[in-house]
Amino acid sequence: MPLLMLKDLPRYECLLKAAEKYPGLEPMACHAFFHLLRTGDAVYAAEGGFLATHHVSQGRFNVLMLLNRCERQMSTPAELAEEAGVTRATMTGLIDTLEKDGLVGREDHPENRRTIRVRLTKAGRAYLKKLTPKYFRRVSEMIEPLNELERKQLVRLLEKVQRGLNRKLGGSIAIKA
Amino acid sequence: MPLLMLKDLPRYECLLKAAEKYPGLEPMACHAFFHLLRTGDAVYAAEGGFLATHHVSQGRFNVLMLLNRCERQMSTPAELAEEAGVTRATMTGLIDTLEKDGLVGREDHPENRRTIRVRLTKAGRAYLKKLTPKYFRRVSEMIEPLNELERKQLVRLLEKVQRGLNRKLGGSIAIKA
DNA sequence: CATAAACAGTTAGGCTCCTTACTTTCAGGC
DNA sequence: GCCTGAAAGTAAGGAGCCTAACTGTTTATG
Repeated sequence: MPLLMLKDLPRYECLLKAAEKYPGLEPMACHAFFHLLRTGDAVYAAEGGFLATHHVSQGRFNVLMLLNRCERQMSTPAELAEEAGVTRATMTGLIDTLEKDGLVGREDHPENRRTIRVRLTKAGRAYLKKLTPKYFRRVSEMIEPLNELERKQLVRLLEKVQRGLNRKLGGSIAIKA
Repeated sequence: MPLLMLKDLPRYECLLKAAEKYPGLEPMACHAFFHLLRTGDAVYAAEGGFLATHHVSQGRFNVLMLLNRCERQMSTPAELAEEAGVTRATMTGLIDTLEKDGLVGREDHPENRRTIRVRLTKAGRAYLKKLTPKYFRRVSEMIEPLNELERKQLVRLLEKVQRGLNRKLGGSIAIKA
């Protein structure tokens, strides 16, 4: 679960001091940025650690969840890549491993010979059936320190940041200096 | 900037529905969890994208910042690894690249022949001097959608989650199923 | 002191993701 | 119909992190 992060975040007083030197530096904004990065990473690492004890990576778990939803249990690699937010090439690798582990299978597509269909195997369904409840329980636990109101607040604040980022990215094509 | 993520988060109504099936699933907790993961990733990716336009990775940039702080401009790999939160092996690689780019230099340690000292070169200092103001401005921009109060709220909520995770990890040695 | 333990940096190899480029198959315009 | 372009899956190779094992140096201990 990489994301190289500082072990100890810069203290707020240091940011105040740094702000004198760098005109564009908003101390509280940077403070919030570092916290967001670190906590996001911590939560991500905790999820990854949990899944690792069940011998699956985040990427592969997401594929399984996508296949499991709504009783479709069948999908093309391109669809899965799009939905999971990875490239098709990456999806090939994820499916390779899942297939090797016997959790999904590849089959020919009856109408389009360019593509294939990926389907959960019986073992894949059983695996998910066992893991999913634990997974949701574990995820819920991570947010347990916040009460219902705080959870809503957090979502609201994160959505605001997210919208800002999307606007910025949308506006300037790429991330330009 | 990986972290495989769902392109579209599960909608809250779906979580409500899923909660009927999985007793441990707290809908709003999962909702918040997914938002935290996604926004953390978005912010991380934005930072990485910005740094990439300046031909440096997050990891290497962190090393430079650590070396630059407080006029010490000198450190051992082990210290840097500890402070940056990566393994010594990873730090070796980061320093290798930075050295190849001429931004840092390795020198013998006068008192301990096991270790070495890493120091910013003139070019490294110049590079940082040019990049740092932009970096802080960019980071500040990302949090711009939030006003001062909201930033403080966000930090408070994230700290609460973080403390919960630390407690859990501290209590149970590893992340057990 | 001599020897075992601890410690620093590095090397080798693995994992997950990426980009780029290739091959096959399909679809639309002439 | 043919041929160009688009789309799908894959292969090859890279980046960034990891763990485990190796090498040399220092420290502690019996």
